[in-house]
Formats: sequence, structure tokens, C-alpha cells
Amino acid sequence: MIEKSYNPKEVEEKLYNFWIENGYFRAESRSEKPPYCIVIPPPNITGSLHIGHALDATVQDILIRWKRMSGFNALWLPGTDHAGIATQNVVEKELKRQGLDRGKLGRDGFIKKVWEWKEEYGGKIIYQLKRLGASCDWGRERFTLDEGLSMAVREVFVRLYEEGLIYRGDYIINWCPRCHTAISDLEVEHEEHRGKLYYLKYPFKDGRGYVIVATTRPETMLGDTAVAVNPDDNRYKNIVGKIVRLPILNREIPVIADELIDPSFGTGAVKVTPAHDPNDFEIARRHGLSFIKIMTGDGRMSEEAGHYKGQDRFKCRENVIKDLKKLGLLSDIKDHIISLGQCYRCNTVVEPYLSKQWFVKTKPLAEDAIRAVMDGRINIIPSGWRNSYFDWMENIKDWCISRQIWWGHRIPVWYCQKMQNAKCKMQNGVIVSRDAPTACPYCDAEAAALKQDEDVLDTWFSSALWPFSTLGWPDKTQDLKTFYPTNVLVTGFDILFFWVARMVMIGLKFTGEIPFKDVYIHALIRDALGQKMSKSKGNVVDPIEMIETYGADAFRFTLTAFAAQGRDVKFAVDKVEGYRHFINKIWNAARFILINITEEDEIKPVKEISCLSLADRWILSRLSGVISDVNKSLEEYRFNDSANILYQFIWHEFCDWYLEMAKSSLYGDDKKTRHAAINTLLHTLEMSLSLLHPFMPYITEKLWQSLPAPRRAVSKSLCIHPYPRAEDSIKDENAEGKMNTIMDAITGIRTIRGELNLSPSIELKAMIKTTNGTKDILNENIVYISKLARVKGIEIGEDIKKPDDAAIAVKPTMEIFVPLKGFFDADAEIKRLEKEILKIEESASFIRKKLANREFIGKAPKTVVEENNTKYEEFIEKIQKIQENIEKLKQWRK
RNA sequence: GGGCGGAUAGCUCAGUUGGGAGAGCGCGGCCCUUACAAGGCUGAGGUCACAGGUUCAAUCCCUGUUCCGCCUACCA
Repeated sequence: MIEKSYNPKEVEEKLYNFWIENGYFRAESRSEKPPYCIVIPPPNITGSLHIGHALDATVQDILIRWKRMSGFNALWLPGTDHAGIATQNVVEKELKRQGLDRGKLGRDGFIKKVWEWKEEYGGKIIYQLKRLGASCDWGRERFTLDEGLSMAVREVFVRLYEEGLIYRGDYIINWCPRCHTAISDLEVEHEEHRGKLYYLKYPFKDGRGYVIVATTRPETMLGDTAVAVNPDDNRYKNIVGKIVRLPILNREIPVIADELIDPSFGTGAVKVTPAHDPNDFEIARRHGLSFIKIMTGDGRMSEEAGHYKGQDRFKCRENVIKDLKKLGLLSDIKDHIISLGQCYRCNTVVEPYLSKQWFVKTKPLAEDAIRAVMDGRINIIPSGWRNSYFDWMENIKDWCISRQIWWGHRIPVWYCQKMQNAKCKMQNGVIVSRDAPTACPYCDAEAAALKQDEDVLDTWFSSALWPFSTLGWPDKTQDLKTFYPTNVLVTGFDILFFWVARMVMIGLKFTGEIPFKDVYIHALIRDALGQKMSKSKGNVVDPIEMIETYGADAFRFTLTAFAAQGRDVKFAVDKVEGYRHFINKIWNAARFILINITEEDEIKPVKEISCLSLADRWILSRLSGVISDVNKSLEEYRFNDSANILYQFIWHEFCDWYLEMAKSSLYGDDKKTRHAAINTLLHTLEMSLSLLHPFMPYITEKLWQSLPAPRRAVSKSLCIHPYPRAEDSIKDENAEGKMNTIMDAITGIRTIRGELNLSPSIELKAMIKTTNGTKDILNENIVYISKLARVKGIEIGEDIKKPDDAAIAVKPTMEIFVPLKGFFDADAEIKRLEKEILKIEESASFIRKKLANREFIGKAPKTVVEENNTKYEEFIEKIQKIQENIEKLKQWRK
């Protein structure tokens, strides 16, 4: 009826389809239930699911399933990102293979190709999310280039422009010569490299000497239009205003003074290349210097570079150095660590490059975004990330949003080519519009005379609107009303600035509300050695392979169990294997329970059962604690805690202790006892499955479906079944206390068996000397002791005499004797006991010192002193009892 | 340059208001006990990086040091 082990492959797909067909993941636009909403961080259409996505999605699915079961109108809104540069790169590579390039296809032809590519491969990651068990509302899936979202993008652009928060201008931006586009500051990755610092001699025009400048990029000297020194630098005061002759090109350039120059660096004199360095650009603006672009967009030298024209920038560097050396103008070369900016998409060294781009003025937006986190409307978890957030926001710089690529949201700006009146000329013919204009609004020029801006927007511009554009904004939709602001955003810290910060800024600006209440930032997953996973290192773990091998549940549970807040996860495959064992344990526990139920068993809620055994009451009490702990840890985003609490409870308390104890009730003659045990087993199993469902949806659903019908009367599927709440079970301190005594007795006997290497096949007896109060507890539950400790015949009493040839174990209120006729070794036993005393004495002496300290007695809280007293007395009593027994043994040995 | 995080059992890591440390894996021993050998029972193993300070009491709070990781920056 139920197989011996769990086979995820047979189950997962069927169950997922079952959920989908029944629409369990669909959220209601209008509902009586309170809303709970998460928008997915949209993965790139180019990507396939990597382990980071898997963790991200698992966490979101846990939250959504938990809330859904807890009675919320839960919406997990899925979708994908068009990923401008990345996708364009991928498709271009593909075209190259076919002997095509985008130039040949033209803009429209190329975009058509990308859409074709997207249709074919873009859904891969969605399919993979489904394999993981993600309970997204797929009917609401969005793509950043959807018509609705595109409309939102244009709306935001136009309004920002109209408010003066978007502007266009010539500035130094980061240029990737390979991607052939501008990228934002964030898209540049800095890495330290061993480089050189070159000292160049710039001779004075008057022939009297020279000034030495230091640079890491000597080739840029071709674009120098000044030499700068600090105005307070006494070494150079006399040369400010003089003219130097730029080597090689022989251009005459001035020596100027500017505060920005740090006299302590290099020689204190700096070459100024306004078109190729952001600092120099600022200096040039202050001093009215000219801007000379010595490079083209593909990283080669331009017309302005004289005879170096056409050379690659790095080749040119070598040549310039060679030539300067020949001219005797190379003063020195020193080793120097330089921080090299590289394109985060293709690793090409980025070039600071003067060009006309669109920018968002971010300062005014950042102020509100800072306030929202400062005053707690947005809660970042773990809170350590608040500082990074503030730091970035407070030092924010304008955001370059135009990209010189084709795949993306085309900038909604048109330029009138005619400019046939003064009004049009005053506007420079710039038309910013939500829709393609049919005529020039200024001079009535016809549509054909209007040329749209060639550039597209940074992909992150559209992602910034994701939490509300996906819900229908700018329309005032019911979804928006119901689900916005969303509840939590789950993501990795690597896109805190890229995405989270910008969503906050744009969300506040356009909806007047925060986009989400909580930001949960999870760990980054690394390989077993702690290195970042990357394709080039070949250390990536494929989630689908994990799912194939171990099942989605084991994989998900592993990610969850290791994802402690604020710490990276070192991922190793054998960890998944460990949790697969847990899955199997659950399976077999359920299997045991199910095969023990017969037709005659009456299934009833545990609350209606009167004669629960001690073990029954104990496990129900423990369950009650677990239910509240799990809910609490989920509330606080401590997923690893939730996972570990459940693991510990199910394996060690439910399976190791309760199941074993329940066996005696199941196989015994008393019908009432059996009835109570069966129903306690079922109840605890069902509650455990429910608690576990958000973490491991498949096996829990599968097993839940196999429960006897009365247990499933409320719902058709576990995923919409009520999540356990603390009041579902009864806390019973009394039962827990008594069980501890029983467990102590059992463990005491087991330890003797274990330490003396006695095979379970050796039949043992036990005698327990105890107090009056404990005597009854033990007697009432004597079956558990004999069964679990494997002893035949137990004597319990206040005045039990220890047999001479018995091993002993001392527990609070109990002395346990295990007679070992025949194979008793008194010397070994004495040794064992002496070791035991040593161990206890060690702990006791610590407390003794503490209790001897008057300050401790006087200043520590009464409860702490009390606790220590009790503990100490226990230790001493134990030591005494063991000592007495040692004496007896020594006596006997003689 | 600025900032953040980590250092706890052989390995990977928990440890939430400071009261003398836990888990998983691994390791030793005994077991195929009829849900599970992907299992059961049991055991060994730790001056909680180092040095100071606060406190009756510090793995936990403060300061400094060393090593490792990360983020950030207009270090020409």
C-alpha cells in the first residue's frame, strides 16, 4: 500500500499539476482574507536557475505557503526580466554562430530575433521554479517588456522629465568598449591589480626645464589639455600659469591650480585629460579647458590621437611609453596597485568616456528613501544592512540610465529634425512623450521628421517599478489596491543598491507609499570551499540536478536549514544527502502509523480523547511548544531555526521516543490505550506534516493525502489546510516532567549497556531505588522502561538493596542497578564510576566557587542563586551515591 | 581610504535580552529490536582567535591586535 521508501520523482510532477489544476496558488483580487503579497525578484530570461535563485525562491515559497495556510489571501507574483545587455550579448553570440550580426539584421530585425529567442528559451527558468515547487500565481506572471509594464516605464520617464528629475547631457560615464554602451557606476566592478605608475616629463614652452606628472594611464596624455597642481603647493607656486608643451603632439597646454589635487600623490602635479577622467572633467569645467576625445566607442584611438589612430587603447599605451622613452621624457616607472573598473557583464576594462547620456537626478528621491527606512516604515532584515543602505543613499550620485543597445525600453524621446519655429528651437526640438507623437507639438512638423532617441533604458529602470507595475500601475487596479504595498521583498544583498534602493526611491515617488514593508536579505551561496560559484570556476551546483538526485524537498530543506541570517552558506552536496535521510525518516514514520491503523480504529480529534497515556500527553505538549516556536521563528525570518526545530522534534522526540513508546500501546490489549495512541500518532503526524509543508511541500502533501479520510475533511489539499497554531495542542508541564524521569531511567540503563558494550541480545534486569514520589511514576510507566531499555523484570522501590555484582547509574531521585551476574567486572565498573565522579566534580567545583563568592550571593538575581544551589546539591548527591557504590564494590571485591 | 561581517568539537555551522556551550556530518563501541541499515542505542571530542576592560558573572557587552571574507570610494 505504501512503498518502503519515498520516491520524489514519482510524486513531484503529479502533485504540482494537482495544485495548479485546482488553482490553489491563485490569489483573489478582492477577498475577505487579509492580503499577503510577495513580488519575485524577476530572474533574467537569459539565465537558468542557479542555486542562489533556488534559495531565494525557497524562502519566498516558505513564506507564501505559510501565510496561505494561515488564512491569508496570499499572492506570490512571478515574472522575468528582459536583462538588456545580457540578453543582447547572448543573442548576438547566437547570431554570430549563424554567420549573422545585428548590423546586418537592422534594429527591427534584431529585436524580432531576440523576441524569438525569448519565446524559445526565456521560460526555462520559470519551468525550473516550478520544479522547485514554487507556489506562484502563474496567471499573474509578468515580463518587464510587457505592454503594461512598458507603459508604466514611459509614464515614469515622462513624469520624472517633466519634474526636472531626468536630464540629458555630456558627462563622463563608464563605457564598456565591448558591449558598446554606457553602464552605471554600479555596473562597474572594481578589482585591484598590479599596475604601474608612469612619471612623464612635460617640458615648459620656454625651454627652461619641465614638470613631471604621474599617471597610470599614459595613453590618455594624448588628450591632455592642462597640467594641474594644488594651489597651496609651494613647490609649484611659481609654475602656475606657465605653458608646457605636451610631448609627442606638441600641443601647448597651461599649468593650472586646483584644490582637487593631492600634493602627496606622485609628484603633486597631474596631467588633466577632461574627456577621459571624471576628476579631470570637473577640473576642466571649472577652468574652461577644452575636451579632446582621443578614443572611439570600441576602445581604439581616434583622429585626435595623431599617428596612434586606430590602435587599441592598450597597444597605444605601450607605444606611447616607447615613444616617450625615445624622447627622453619618461622619467620613471614604479609599481603601483590600481583599482581597475571592469564591466560586470563581460569583464572588459571600462573606459571613463565623455558622451551624451540621460540621467536621473537621484538626490531628491534618495531623501525620502532614507527616511522610509530610518523611521521604520521599511524594515531591513538583518538590520546590519541598514548602514550600507544609508551609506549608499547618502552619497548617491546621478544615475546614468541610457544604454546604447537595442534590446530594452526605448527612451520615449523624439527629436524634431525641422525645428521650424522659435518655440521648437528653444526646446532644442526635444519631445518627451508617453506615446509616439504624430506631429511636432512645437512646430507641427510631420511624424516623419521626428526621430526617436536611439537609446534604451537601463534594465534596472524598469525593475525599479516592478512592485507596482506588475500590479497594474499606472491604472488604479483592484490588484494594486489589494496587494500594494507588498509585504516583503526577499533578495540577496548583491542587488541591494541595484534594485532594492531604486524600488524604494521610485515606489515612494510614484505611489506615495513604500513598495514593501520588509526587506529580507538572505545569504549568498558559495561552494564547499567558500568561493563564489561561477561558471568559469566550474564550481556551480545545478539545482535541477539536486532535485533529480535528492528530490525538491530535501534540496529545499537543506538550503533552509543552512541559511542563517547574515552569513554565507557553504554548500556541499553531502548536506543534501543528510536531509534526504530526514525525508526518508518522515516517510517511514508515516508509513509505520498508516500500516498500524485498522478498519476498527475510530479516528477522533485528540481533544475528545479522555484516557491519554503519559507518552501521549507528553508528545502533544512537546508538539504544542514546537508549533509556537515554528510560527515565531517564521515571523522573525529565522528559517534555519524553524527547520532545525522541526528536524529535532520529528526525528528525536516523535520518532525516537514517542513512536517507540506508542508501540506498546498499539500492540497491547487495552483498546482505550490503543485508541488514544492511534489518534495521538495521527494528530502529531498531521500537525508535523502541516508544519513542514512550507519547507517540503511534496512529501508532506503526498503523505497528508494518505491520511484516513476524517483527517482530511476540512480541505482537499494540505497547501490550503490551516497552519497549526499553538492552541491546537495542549501544553502539559506535568507530563513533560514525568516523561523526563522515565527517559532518565531508560537512558541510564542504556548507557550502562552501551558503555559496557553489552549486546542487546543479552537479557538484563533492572532495579531502581527511588523516592516515594517517583516510585509511582515509574511503576505506572514500567512498560516503556522495559521496552525501550530492553530489560526483562524491573524492581522499583524505596529500599532496594544493590546486588553486589551490578552496574549502577545515578539520576536525580534514582539509583539504577543493573545486575550483571556472570560477566561482571568489578574493577572495570569502579573505573567507570570514578571517571563519572571526576566529570561531575569538575562541574560541581565551578558552582562551589560561585556559591562561595559573597558578591555572587548578594548581587546575582535570586533565581540564579537558587538554580545554582539546586544544581550543586544534585551534583553532590550524585557524587555521594556513586561514591557509596564504589565503596561497596571495593568491599565486595575483597 | 571608509564601512561591514566572520574566527566555537576533526569538518560545516547554531547559540535572540550576559548565569559556565549545542546540532549535523565524521570518528570509537554494541546491534539487521517486525516504520526506517538512508536505521537504532551509546561514547569520545571544546582555555568559544589573542590581549585588555566593564560586571558578582563574559562565547555574548566595550577597546585594541592578528588572520580571513565582503561591500564601498573622484588612491591621478
